[in-house]
This record gives sequence, C-alpha cells and structure tokens, in this order.
Amino acid sequence: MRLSRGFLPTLKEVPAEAQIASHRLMLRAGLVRQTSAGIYAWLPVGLRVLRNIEQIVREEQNAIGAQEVLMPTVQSSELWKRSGRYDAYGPEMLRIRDRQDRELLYGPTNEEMITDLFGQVIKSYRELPQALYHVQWKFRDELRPRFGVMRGREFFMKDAYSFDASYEDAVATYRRMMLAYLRTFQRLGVRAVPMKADTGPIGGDLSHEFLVLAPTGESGVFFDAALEEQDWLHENVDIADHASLEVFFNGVTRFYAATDEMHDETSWEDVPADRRREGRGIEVGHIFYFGTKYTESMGISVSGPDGAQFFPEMGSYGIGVSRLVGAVIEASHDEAGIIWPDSVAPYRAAILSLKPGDEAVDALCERLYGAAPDAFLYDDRSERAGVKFNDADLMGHPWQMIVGPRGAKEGKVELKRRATGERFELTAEDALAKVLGTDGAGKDAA
RNA sequence: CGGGGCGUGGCGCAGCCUGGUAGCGCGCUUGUUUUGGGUACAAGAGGCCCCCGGUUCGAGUCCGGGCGCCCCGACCA
Repeated sequence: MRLSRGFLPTLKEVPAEAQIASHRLMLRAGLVRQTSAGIYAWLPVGLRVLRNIEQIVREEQNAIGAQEVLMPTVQSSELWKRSGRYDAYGPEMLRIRDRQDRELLYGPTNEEMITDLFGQVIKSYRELPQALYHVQWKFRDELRPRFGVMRGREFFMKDAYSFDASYEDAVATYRRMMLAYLRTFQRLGVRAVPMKADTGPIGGDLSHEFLVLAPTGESGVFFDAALEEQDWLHENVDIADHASLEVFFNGVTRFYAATDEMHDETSWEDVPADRRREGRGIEVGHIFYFGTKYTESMGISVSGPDGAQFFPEMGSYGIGVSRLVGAVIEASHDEAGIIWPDSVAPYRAAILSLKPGDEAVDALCERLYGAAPDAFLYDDRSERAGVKFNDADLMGHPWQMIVGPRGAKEGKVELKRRATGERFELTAEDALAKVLGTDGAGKDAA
C-alpha cells in the first residue's frame, strides 16, 4: 500500500475517551474508529491484523480436525426457549423484533444453534466425534463497555463446539483443544497461560481460561514459570492417541496457575520461590467441557452401538479474536507505539522514503515496493523524515526500510528492527531477503 | 444498574460562574522554506456551540426535559 493513497488516519493527539495503551494506540495508528459505545469500525490496517489473527486461529483449529462453519449473527428466540436460556440469559442479550413481531436476538454465543444443527445431521455414534467452529461477530450488551475492542459490546470470536460419544472421548477432545490453544497463542507472539477456571453457571468440571500476560490485565495471575517457557509448537503430541494427550495434559496442568479468584496460598507456597510468577492477565480464550447440558435440554440424542439413544457429551471453546488485537498490543508496545509480532503485523515492513522526488531514492523505493506490494506500506508522502519515523514506530511494523539520498546512491537500504531498534545497512536484495524471510511463526514469542 | 464527569471546526481544549453576535494549539488548503526523528513564515478554508423546549431585547453561557460519550464500582470472551 502506498501511504499517500491509504485510508490510514494516524493521529498525533489522543482522543479523550481512550484510557489504556492499546485503545489509544489503536486509535492513533488508525486501526479502528468507534461508532457507538463498545462498537467499532475496523479500518484497513486494523482489519489486516484481525484477519491475520483469525487465520492463525483457523489453521490451528483445522490442525486438530475441527471443521469450520459459519452460523448467522441473528438467531430465533425459539432455540433459546428450548434450552431454557432465553429467560435465563438476562439483559446482556440484545433482543430484537422483526416486522412480524417475531422475537429474534443478536447472538451472544451459539451453543443452542450448533446443538440444533448437530441434531439435524448426526444420528449415530458412528458419526462421532464432531468438532465444529466458526469465527463470527457476537453481541453482548455489556453494562459498561470499555478499553476499546478489549471490552466491546460487539466482538469477533472463534467459538468451537465438540460432540463426543463418551466422557473419555470428550476429555481427549478437551485436551486436543488445549494444545491447539497453546499453539495458537504462541504463534500469535504472545504468552498465554492456561489457568483452571470456575465452571460458573454453565457447570461441568473441566475448564481453563487462557490469559495473556500484560500489566493492564483485568485479573491478577499467579503461575509457575515453567508455563511460559515451553515450546508448544514443537511439543510432540499424537492427537489421535488418548495416552499421548494425557501425558501432554498432565504436563501442563501439573504446574500451578490461577487467577486471583481461584488463587490458593497453600499450593502457591509449594512452587519454588524463584519460579513464582505474579502479574496481570487478559483473558483471551476459554475452554470447557459441560457434558450433556445442551444435548439433554434440547433433546438431541443419537443411537449408540446397542441401538439405544444417548446424549452426546459436549464442550465449547472460545477465543476472543477482536480482543486479541488489543491484548497483543497491551503485551507488546512501548512509548513510541505498537510493536507487532511478525505473525500478526499488518505489513511486514514500512518503506520510508526520506526524500520523495530524489531520483535515486524514488527508484530504490519503487524497486523495494515492487518486490512485494502487499507486504509493504510505502510511505511516499512528502512529509519530513521525522513524521515518517514517528508514524512507522507508532504503527509498529516489524521492519522499517529506510531509504535516504546518501544510501540510495549506492543502492543501500537501512533496515531497522522495530522490536529491538537494531539497524542494518544492506543492499536492496539483502534487505528484501531479510524482511520477507521472517515468517514469524513463534519467533516473537516473548 | 449505583456514583461522578463531559458534549464548542477533523483531534485536543478555553469561553459558561458574572448572557451582548465564538477563540487557541494541532491537523487541513495554497505559496515560500526545510529535508535523517512531528521545520519555519505568510495567506486561507472549515463551527446546526449534542437535540428539543423555556426565560430574555438578546442564550455557547441561565432553567427544564431528552440523547450521546467517558470514568469509578458491581458484571463479563
């Protein structure tokens, strides 16, 4: 993208409503604009980040055999009356009436819908297990939206739902999902620690939430350092084998990890002092097993090997995709702006033309830009160098390719790594190879 | 939902108490200048002062009602 043509409103001054770093930076870097309380329009750069995160989430869901569907945002109240949640859900649910006065709602979650869909299609234990997910907009009418996209009313979320024939199978599914989550967050360049969670009103007894470590997190967290040191991408787990999954799962859960609500001082004392990590975290994912709660309440059963009907065991698994955009920024920024992990960055690099109009500079910039126009944001504006440096730091591109008149004469580019501030003086070819060579997977994990 | 605050050019704000025909900084436009970390000068454009009603000769300012947004708390992917 040529910046001179981009719909990319960077701000020098911070809008008054933004309180925390990620919100401020998202507005300043031109990622989003608020349209109502807790409702945001995603501008081109913000959308690229959102899509990058979504894609990594999708790949890891697919990798454990979950199948993608896309369910609607608007749902009929009928489904929710069947499960009994229409009355139970409360004012968080946005209720709508259509012109025929039918009761509709903007979905806050999709357990009912997926269970109904499942029931329409799956009739026999032979067709189990099934794991379905979608990535879709949701709406919860929060009393008090805040923190930008981190606590919006409308949000983009991956939610997966699993159906198994037995408790044992459901547990295996749960463990597979935990592995997928650990890998997903690692690829996103953030550290997310799984913590035992309260199963709450939904019930069930297997539940973990994943918290990204960031000083502005809403919950206090206590965990064993071992949990932030593992390389889940290279952890050897056979996801088809229950025993292998169990080894993996025990390997994760044997370490202490709890949010302040679940914190237990006595167990905490058992963690060696030098391995105790205390901080704050932002919840970005939640997995739980809840058994037959919905299959039973909605009357969805399948036939078993003995010919008798039974209720499949379910779990559900969410990742807050839009929230993650904010969470990644919370976990990765400095005074100057965002520091995108390679894997989610909207552009791999900014090309900073320090002297548009200079023949050598223009030629070199065009050559770089032409090599991968979709990967680069080419700052071709006739602005001062300082403006461009500041905007590039603010937007947080992993690399800056700085082209000035001095270097351009010799075909040299100055490469700056945003995260570390390292600078390299390279030929155009070497610079391109270095910048385009970083595919990001896991490389930025802190 | 309880408590607090705010709505004035695109953004950040002053003006309101003590009514008299709207101002500052940034941004934007044009020209000159500058050219490796938000350049300087000059000339411009841009405002239903959130909305409705009331008081008044006169309302951004006072009064009533509404809407919107933010902050603290309770609640949450």
